[in-house]
Amino acid sequence: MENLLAVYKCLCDETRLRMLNLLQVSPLCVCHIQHILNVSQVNVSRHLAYLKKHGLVETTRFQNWTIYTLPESPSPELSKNLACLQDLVSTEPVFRQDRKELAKLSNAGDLNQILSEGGCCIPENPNLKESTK
Amino acid sequence: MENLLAVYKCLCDETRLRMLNLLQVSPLCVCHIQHILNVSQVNVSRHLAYLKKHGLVETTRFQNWTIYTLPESPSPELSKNLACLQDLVSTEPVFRQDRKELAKLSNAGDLNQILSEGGCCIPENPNLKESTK
DNA sequence: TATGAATATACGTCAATGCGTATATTTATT
DNA sequence: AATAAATATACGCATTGACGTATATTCATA
Repeated sequence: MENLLAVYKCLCDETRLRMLNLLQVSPLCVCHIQHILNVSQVNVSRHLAYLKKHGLVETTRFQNWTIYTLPESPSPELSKNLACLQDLVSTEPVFRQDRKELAKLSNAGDLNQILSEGGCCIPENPNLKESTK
Repeated sequence: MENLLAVYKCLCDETRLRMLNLLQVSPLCVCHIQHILNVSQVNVSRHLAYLKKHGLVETTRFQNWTIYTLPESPSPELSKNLACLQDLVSTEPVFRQDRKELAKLSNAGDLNQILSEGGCCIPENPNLKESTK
């Protein structure tokens, strides 16, 4: 029950929902999410920490970046609710819009590949300008 | 989005989850729920009011009793999450136990029928003693 | 109309949460 | 070692929510 409640507590904030919606598409670093959601760095970081604290996301470090992913082995409570959330993507314009924004970034090259090359794909990020030139 | 968030906010409290679990089986009056959940009358009433305020339950009056039901036309956000919750019943001992308790009450006669006869089926309730004798 | 049963609301308190501002931490590069 | 980028944490404040106690409301019946 505690785990189920923790999942719902994570899901009852718009920023966190939008984050999970994006992470269902791809692993992402903080700056990706910050760019797409257009939310302050502190808030992105704090909400991701909240999700991590309750087991809804996992992290790996890669150079300067912290890569957030959905858990490899999610609990039944989580996986069913993620599936439910996935079902609702089409009914929420915000979710669809965020995924479109993410797709734009992806169009500049596969995210994981970009990351593995040491550059973040956020346009405003100096790393991109360098790595793509 | 607001509606979806409201649903999740309703779902992130154990008492409310247990209430919805019961209402998925049958419409119930406050005293049924109070008896099964073993929670104070104020809390039951307050949580039901919270659920109603956010559109997760509806009420009808019958004599002295307020009958709570799931909405006749739930939103997609709600119906999908209720289905998700239904999927999780088997994984949560509390939910199963509560349904067992509800079944015990039902064994004394169909709830709706009892209600239509003007008696509440809660054993401690004087109305039952009168109506079953 | 007075009483009791069933339910709802008001008030006060405490904990949890969201967010802005500032600062700390970690890693890579010069 | 110093600096900058990427991310995380600390602090203060306002809001929300959970709950206990007390009280109000609604309805049926004596």
